[in-house]
Amino acid sequence: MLSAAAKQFRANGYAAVSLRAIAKAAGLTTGSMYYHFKSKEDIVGEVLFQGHLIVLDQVKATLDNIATDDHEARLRGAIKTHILCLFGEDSLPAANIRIFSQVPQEVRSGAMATRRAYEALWIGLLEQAQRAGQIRANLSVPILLPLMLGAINWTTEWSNGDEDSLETIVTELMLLIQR
Amino acid sequence: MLSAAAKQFRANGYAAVSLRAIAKAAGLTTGSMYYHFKSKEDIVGEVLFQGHLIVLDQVKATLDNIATDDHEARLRGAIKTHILCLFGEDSLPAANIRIFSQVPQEVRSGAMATRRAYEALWIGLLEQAQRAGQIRANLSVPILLPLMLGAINWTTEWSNGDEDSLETIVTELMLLIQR
DNA sequence: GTCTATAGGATGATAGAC
DNA sequence: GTCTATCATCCTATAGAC
Repeated sequence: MLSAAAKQFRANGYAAVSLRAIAKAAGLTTGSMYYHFKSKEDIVGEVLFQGHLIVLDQVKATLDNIATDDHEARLRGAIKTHILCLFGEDSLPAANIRIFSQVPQEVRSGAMATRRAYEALWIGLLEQAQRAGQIRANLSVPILLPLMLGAINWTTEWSNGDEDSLETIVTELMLLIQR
Repeated sequence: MLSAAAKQFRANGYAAVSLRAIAKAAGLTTGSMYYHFKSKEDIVGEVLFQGHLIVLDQVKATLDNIATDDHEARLRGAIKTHILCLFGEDSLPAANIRIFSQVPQEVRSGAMATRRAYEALWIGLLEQAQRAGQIRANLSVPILLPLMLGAINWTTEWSNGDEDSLETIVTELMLLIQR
């Protein structure tokens, strides 16, 4: 149900997707939706929240399996995981990325907390890698992060998302930031 | 009129903006719009087309004023010009970037030609800079370009666009790709 | 060129039966 | 929990007066 919504938000944007379309894709009618959610904003709010949560959890899980001092592998793993989430099957994360700025402001504010948590994770990751000499010293992490995440998030606009292409992209990103 | 449309498309996405809203912002009524355009798709098609044209012209104009062998200045100038277009006053380019993938497919196809022309300009620019040793040799221009443009285009999602911030962003991007 | 008026349909949301 | 039926409102687009 959320994933039916996410799939369409991702493909068409927030306003273009009607409750009828979501309901139909989920095998329900409009009326039934209002038993689970109290409005369209409520649905999209949940999509945003879950979307963030999924990437955050996945990246954390990836990092848990990599030695804390292998900064190259940690960076590469985090980037790869983020991008895999974007192109994943019924991607709440991708919908999140795509429609975040189209959504009514109250909804956006509600999704800010998890977003900050995710960014904090990345800041720590990049700073540690830089201290260890993995990332070039002349780069500024607070600017680098949004630029890098932007480059990654934008791939949904031009990449077809097949495994080889994604691997190439990750490699190029690593070359860009590495010492 | 186009700029009134662009401003709203940029802020709210394609589907969320009604003809009434565009007309009101342009000081007209819905009926009058149909004297100038034959449909909403027609309007957005024109916004996309003009948006591309503006960035293309601006970047070309910038490059015309920089020596052909000063690759660092040419790169920096092109990046700065692109990003200035994005944050410009009534930004058709920014609307273009923002709604390109939300627009009906026929409209998108129609806007593809100018888009390719713009990308070709950048490919040439980056390849020349790389041949001259300005861009690190281990980077692959065909992958680097969409990543870089993605990073830049995404700035509209997080930067406020004031002059100092933009300058910082351009500098960081240059550090990323330079030798 | 711009207006008013309106057609014809889609949209978010609610009420109430089962 | 899911349905049908419906409301009020909005939408794109058109017709015709000025």
